[in-house]
Amino acid sequence: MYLCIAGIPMNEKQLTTILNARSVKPTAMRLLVLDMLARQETAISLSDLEEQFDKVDKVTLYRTLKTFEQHKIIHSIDDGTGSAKYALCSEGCECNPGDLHVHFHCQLCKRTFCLTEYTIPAINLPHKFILKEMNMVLKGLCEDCSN
Amino acid sequence: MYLCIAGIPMNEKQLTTILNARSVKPTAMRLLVLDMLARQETAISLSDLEEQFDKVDKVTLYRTLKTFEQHKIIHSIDDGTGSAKYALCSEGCECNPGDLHVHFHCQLCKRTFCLTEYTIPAINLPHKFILKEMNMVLKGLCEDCSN
DNA sequence: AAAAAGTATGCAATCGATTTGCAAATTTAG
DNA sequence: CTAAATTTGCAAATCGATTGCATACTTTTT
Repeated sequence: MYLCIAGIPMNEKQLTTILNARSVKPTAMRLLVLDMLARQETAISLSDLEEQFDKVDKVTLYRTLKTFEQHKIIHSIDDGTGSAKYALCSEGCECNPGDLHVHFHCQLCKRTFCLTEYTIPAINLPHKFILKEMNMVLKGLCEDCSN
Repeated sequence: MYLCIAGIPMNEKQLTTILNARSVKPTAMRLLVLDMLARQETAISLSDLEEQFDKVDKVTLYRTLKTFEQHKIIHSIDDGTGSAKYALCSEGCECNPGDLHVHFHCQLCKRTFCLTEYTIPAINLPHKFILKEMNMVLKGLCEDCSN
């Protein structure tokens, strides 16, 4: 319930629609990558993604993710582990500060969750500090690991 | 006012006291590094620190920072730039979630500020999620760069 | 339909931050 | 003072992110 749009496999038509809506040409490679992203329950890294394919070039995956990110198909999450994680944006997301949500990284199973329902609380910055972006990551144990 | 204890040069006695209080042996190298850290107005990276010395071994600095961090003399900040920043902890800091504050990274001058007065707002996590640590970084323009 | 132009992909290689191994130097303990 | 433990310095490995360039694929134009 509190996750990003994730773990929801889509058919080719749906995938193509998403790419078209964001003006990204639906190549075979991109459809494959988008399909894989849609199947994820949690945000994944480039290396995680690579492992889920039999044989793909990591740089191609890297560039595909970059393209997706630039076109707001996915957002990247810096969970502090040293490797960026990626997750699908919700429809119409513009990745503005208001669209941002909290992320949770489980220190045991190493998964990173998008807590979509949890928006980042506003902070009144000191005078003359101008806010453009923000990142809030909580760490600890997830529901599956807290027993 | 809202910064970490920073930009406050200390004498050797004070520096030694800090190290002793945290059970870190006050070697010459460590006193030099701690002294340099106390002079900083903002959090700095390993490379920043290296540049401020005429000639030091980066790995030694790295290990010194690690030791300081383990003993809670400094805290590390992941501001999302790819290089960790470090800043002195306040006296008695235990780096618990309650001690944590917000950090601000200026996208123009690249400095990272400890907003000590700004504690991270509490988030009620979903059931069974256990919070251990958190990180909140705001990005934008600092007071000197917002004109 | 063929040529030209633009875009995407694959592979090699680089880059920067971090981390480890090991020997030499320094400090502490007996 | 000597032995043991700790710290320091230098070389090298690791790892994620990124670039260069040649090849393959698409789209456009003639």
